[in-house]
Amino acid sequence: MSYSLRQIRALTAAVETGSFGRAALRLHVSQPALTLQIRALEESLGVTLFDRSARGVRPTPAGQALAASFQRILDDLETVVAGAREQAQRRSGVVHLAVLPSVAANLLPGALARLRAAHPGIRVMVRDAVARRVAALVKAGEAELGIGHAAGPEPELEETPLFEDSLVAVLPPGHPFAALKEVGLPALAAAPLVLTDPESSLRTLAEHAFAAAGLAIRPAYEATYMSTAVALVRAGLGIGLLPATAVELRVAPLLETRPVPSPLLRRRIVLLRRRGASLSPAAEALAEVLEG
Amino acid sequence: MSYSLRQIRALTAAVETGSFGRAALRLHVSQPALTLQIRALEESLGVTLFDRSARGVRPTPAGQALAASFQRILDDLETVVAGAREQAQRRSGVVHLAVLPSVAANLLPGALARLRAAHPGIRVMVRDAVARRVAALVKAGEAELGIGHAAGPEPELEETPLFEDSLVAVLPPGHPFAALKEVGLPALAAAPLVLTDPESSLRTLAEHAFAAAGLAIRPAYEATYMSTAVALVRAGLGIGLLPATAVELRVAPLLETRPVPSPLLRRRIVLLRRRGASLSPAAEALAEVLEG
DNA sequence: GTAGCTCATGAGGTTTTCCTATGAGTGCGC
DNA sequence: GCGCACTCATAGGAAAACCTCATGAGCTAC
Repeated sequence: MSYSLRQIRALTAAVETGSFGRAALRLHVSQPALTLQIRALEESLGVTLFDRSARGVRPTPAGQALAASFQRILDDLETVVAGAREQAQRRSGVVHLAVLPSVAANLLPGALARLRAAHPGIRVMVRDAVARRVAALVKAGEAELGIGHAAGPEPELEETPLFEDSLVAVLPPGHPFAALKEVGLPALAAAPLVLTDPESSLRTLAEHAFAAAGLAIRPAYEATYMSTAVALVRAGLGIGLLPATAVELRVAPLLETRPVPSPLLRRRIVLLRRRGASLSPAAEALAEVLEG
Repeated sequence: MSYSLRQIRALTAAVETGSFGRAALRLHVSQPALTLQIRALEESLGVTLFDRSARGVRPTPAGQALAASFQRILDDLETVVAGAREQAQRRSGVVHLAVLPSVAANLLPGALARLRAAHPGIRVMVRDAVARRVAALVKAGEAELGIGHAAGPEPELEETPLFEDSLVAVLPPGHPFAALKEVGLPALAAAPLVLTDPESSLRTLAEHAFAAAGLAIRPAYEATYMSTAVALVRAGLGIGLLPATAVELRVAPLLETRPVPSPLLRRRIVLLRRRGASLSPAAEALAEVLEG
């Protein structure tokens, strides 16, 4: 025979109120029900918890001590449960998010601001990583959500499209191409280009697009950091081939961008989550903000 | 709707075993029962605790975290309950005992040794005090048990007789009264007496006995400590009127004792407890040893 | 002495809980 | 490619736990 939370609550209430009747009132049960709970607990523990007399009950030392111990445990329990319910209501919680550096710098801040506005209690732990690593982090469960590239069908990952990022031609001030509505690949191939470094996925994307068009790429400059690349273009050293969403472009005056008509220069940025793994309420909230 | 210990145990077992079926096995319930417990807990908390698939379940981060918190609480609870049960079985526990100094020095050590032999885990906090204070301590609940004098009918205290302590005549070596079987009050009144100090209850007892016999008491010496009194008698300075149970008499060679035929020189030593207050199991054990 | 308080008791009914049997989805081995 | 084995989910009926209402019994106080 075992004890239950009801019995434990009955004990603490009875010790606190000093009366079975008042304890029953507090717990919204009838007095006989409470009497039975206490008796069951006494039998289960093999301990007399109260001395009964016709003019009331008085806790035994054991009852007093147990009530104090139980009260502490009940408080602990209440705290844990309240925390869980709070998280369920999106009033608190933590999401671990793995995200591409470019997105972290551009799209993410606004999204986090919207999340904070809607759910001020939710904290987001952001980890920026290259596309491959974003996927790995989500697969390993180290990140609940990831923002990365569409990488084709992965059995373990589920992708939700967020937006498309395309490489655009970035023209130095006064460049003749500014007269065009768009800049074709052949024209770009013939011009000196400012590209990102050969290790980056942006560069790989560019290489593939040119190769598919039967063109060779002619990098005049390679920069690791976006801000360097932008500065080089601005100095007139070449045409940049850079992601349209890069914040560095938006804040750089005098630079004009033109689309490049190639489907291969587009990247679908997607939200990644583990397939079959439900999200925590906090992650759910973040996903909604990102997808909405 | 609220949560229960069963549900909490179901969660921790399921997270630990990684399977509803194995958890059910461990908790000795059927698998559907466990499934329902988990679901009820999820509904109560508003949190998804497991991701279900046809090939098994996997705890969500929330489930994992809650299971860990709950496990700690369950361990706490288990410890408290185990402690209570241990005390109920007299395998541990504490008794606060108030006791007359004379009894503490004489009867008590043997009793505590017997208690230790029977119940090694029980600790006894001994507090020696004069009779009036013994009664007060028990009344106030500061001592669960008391060893004191029979003090007539007290509404709050219950008395169980332990033994009788009578004042006996303690004769110096070679005293002529050694030829007698007993020493009457008149003979004592005529002799120089070694008594305890006027504040002590022993002295009061002696005064009353003499007064009732129409005799005046003639203290030659008054000693506060029993050992002093014994030493005075041994030095031949008078006849002692001391409690028969005093250990100092038993270990003093050459001293002989003779009963004094007066019912007023007897004291009933009783075990005191609060009326209507049940004893802790540890106190129960001590009472048994004392009364047995 | 009676009214008012306490907790205990007993009967009856309701709610909860559980178990057995079965279903349904997935992975594995033949 | 097809069952077989394993997982958890579902459903219906039975058992157990629980609660409430009504009442009893012991004590206190007026």
